[in-house]
Amino acid sequence: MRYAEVAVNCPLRRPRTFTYTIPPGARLKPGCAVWIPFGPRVIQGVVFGLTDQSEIEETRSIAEVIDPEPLLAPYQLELASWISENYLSPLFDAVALMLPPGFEQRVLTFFQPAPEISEDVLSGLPPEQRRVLRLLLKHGRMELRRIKRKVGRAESYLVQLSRRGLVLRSQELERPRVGPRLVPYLSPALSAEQISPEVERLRKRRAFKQAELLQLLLAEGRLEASEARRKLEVSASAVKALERKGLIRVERLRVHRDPLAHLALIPTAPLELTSDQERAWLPLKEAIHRGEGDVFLLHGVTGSGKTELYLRALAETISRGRRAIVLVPEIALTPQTISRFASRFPQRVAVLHSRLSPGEQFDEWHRIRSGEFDVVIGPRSAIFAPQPNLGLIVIDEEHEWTYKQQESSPRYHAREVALKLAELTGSLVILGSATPDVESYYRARRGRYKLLELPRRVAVPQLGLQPRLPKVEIVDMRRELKEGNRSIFSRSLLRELRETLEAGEQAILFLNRRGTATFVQCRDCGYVLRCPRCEVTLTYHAVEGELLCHQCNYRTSPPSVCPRCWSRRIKFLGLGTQRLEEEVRRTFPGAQVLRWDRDVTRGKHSHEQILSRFQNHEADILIGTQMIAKGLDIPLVTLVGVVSADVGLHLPYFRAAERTFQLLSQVAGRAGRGKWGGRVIIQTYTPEHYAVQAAARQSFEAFYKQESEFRRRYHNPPFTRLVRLTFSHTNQVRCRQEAERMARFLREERDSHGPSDLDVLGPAPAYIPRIRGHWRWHIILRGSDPRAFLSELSLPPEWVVDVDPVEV
DNA sequence: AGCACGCCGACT
DNA sequence: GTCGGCGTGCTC
Repeated sequence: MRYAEVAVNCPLRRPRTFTYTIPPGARLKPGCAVWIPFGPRVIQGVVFGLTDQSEIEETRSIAEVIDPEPLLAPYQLELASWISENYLSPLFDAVALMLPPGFEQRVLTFFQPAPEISEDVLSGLPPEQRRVLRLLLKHGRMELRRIKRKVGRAESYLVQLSRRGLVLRSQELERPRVGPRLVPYLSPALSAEQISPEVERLRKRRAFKQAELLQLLLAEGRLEASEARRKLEVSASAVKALERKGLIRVERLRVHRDPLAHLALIPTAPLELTSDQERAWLPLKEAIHRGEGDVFLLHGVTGSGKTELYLRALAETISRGRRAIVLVPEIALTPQTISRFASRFPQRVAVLHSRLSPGEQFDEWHRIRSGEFDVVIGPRSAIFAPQPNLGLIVIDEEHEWTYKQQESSPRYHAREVALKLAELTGSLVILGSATPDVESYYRARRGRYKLLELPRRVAVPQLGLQPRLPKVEIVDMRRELKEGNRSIFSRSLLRELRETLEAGEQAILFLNRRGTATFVQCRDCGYVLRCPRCEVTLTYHAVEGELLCHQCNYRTSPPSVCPRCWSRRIKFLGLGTQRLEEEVRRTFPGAQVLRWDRDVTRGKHSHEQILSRFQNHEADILIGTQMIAKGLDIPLVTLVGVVSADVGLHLPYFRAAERTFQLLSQVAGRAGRGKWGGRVIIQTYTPEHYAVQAAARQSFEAFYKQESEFRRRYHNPPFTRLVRLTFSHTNQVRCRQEAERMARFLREERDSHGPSDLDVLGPAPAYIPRIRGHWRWHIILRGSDPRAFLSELSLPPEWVVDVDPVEV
């Protein structure tokens, strides 16, 4: 083979490779990492394929093969291509997801002032160039990015300065951020018979420390240098002396940084299955034995024992010689969860976690690749763990939106990637949830997934009780208001809170704070203003004094009377956790209150700290946002109050009802996990809303029926697919103009040769129209395959493309 | 990311 | 006319 097709580490518009000549004698396979010349510099690339023919007349040669052993397996290359095409991202971005942590290295550019620059030369320069040069004279050699941080547009000035010969440029490779950790170990260099007399000889020469150390090593064989020195309190010079005399050997051995080291694991045995679990287990077991890539949707209410089925499936997969990946939401990656898996398969579980140190990530990656672990557990990105001989992928809480990467390219969904990965490796997939994604459930209904149901909670034998689902009460806040209660607590919630505190039990108050943005609601009939075209909630913008649709940019002025009941009590709503905390403290001065939201959980372990404080009953009431809805298991909690179900319900967004249903179901599931049973109170101005009703009855079926009907009627997923295009700019007017120009362009393209079923919605300001000084506008493409339409076009690089967005 | 190319306004 | 600003496009 003469040519290599290489994906290059450069932000390119289209997913594509470049053709390079293979240097004579180089050993190269697909999946190898290489250094390649690209334009004026040398960058990293990954070989995708080898060919004998080049479509390009003049090809350049690969500069260096980083490792003749492939870094990526063929199935990983295929997965990267798929991600790049499906999410319209550069090919290398997709490849980068699978590379070992810290592998990427960039070339850094440095500038330094030329020697002997006089004041005359400086004063003859344009002011900007003079500023840059003075900066360099002050600091000496500087990295380009650092210069750019101090002086905007520094690049062009530097080019001019370098043309005048006033600055010199040089390039250097970025230092690798991580590598294997090597630790010195000591061992005797000679046999025991040879060493024993040496110990005596050292004593005679009054080298007592050396003698002691030598004797210890003779007894222990090999010891970590730092441990030996700590034990005997010997200095480094004693070690050096022994090494010099040829009596001991110092080796630098590779050690693994183990993130599970601090967990005390007690091996556990499989639990006995309930009849429901048994029914779900049979088809799973059969599928694992068949070894084909089936996909199962495991729909089970909270506490129905889904995890036990995951553990069984893992054991069965391992017994057939294959390995597994388990995805859990980032927030659920607690010692509690990890122990659950790690203690069933002691020493066979690896954890990947963004909070691991780069070194730990590096070690885990390499150990995983060499097949040391049967199970890899981690958040979204763990789907890219280089697990050899993969046979099973479990995605717990599959409806969680954190499985979608939003911030950076590629904006992939781990569930969709998992399905593709399973297809490529012939793996089984289990998607588990108490409240499946509407899209997943739709697929299960259509037969694409096999549906397994666990409709009942599992008994907890230690408590000797059959657990019940909590009793849920919906409180109509309109009636509270009519009957003169203007507080944010209904009379029911107040009474229940008081009783809970008196009984020495704990309560959780839940408020989805994202609703500080204001929707408009009638306090008498609960009516919320919505866009007549999109059915999306209208948002009030104080600056313009207008109501606005964040999907299609429909605008209208706020009405003074309710369009449904003619009431004048139209209110702009918004209430945060901070305000709630104040209210609780005022109403219950004797109670200990803890707040748990993003503002108070900045630190590394603050999640666990707050949680353990609450678990230890250091507080009576926990106030929190959606964070508290997940994975919290506190037996003493007997009351859960949802302060306002409306906040999430009326986000300007077609998934608002789904999210609210999921959150309310999860929150309700928090109550009554102990033997005292539980109560849930949901306060709302729209008690008749199907999401609230279905959540109160813990009926996913009821919710799905209504929701899928709405989705069909308003042409939303899963009946269509969406692509979101976002543009941001510091100048509000230019941002809007560019968005309008793009929308015009897209409509023209659609009309001339695009599919007729494609809707171009917007442009409209994004829900949060301004972030860090940048205004944001977006356009939504909706149709059967908007991605295909867009892949034919070339957009300016400032436009951010999000295929199948989960949030708008 | 960098660099070339090409198109417009302030100068010799 | 030319120098130099930056918007656009390409890099095997």
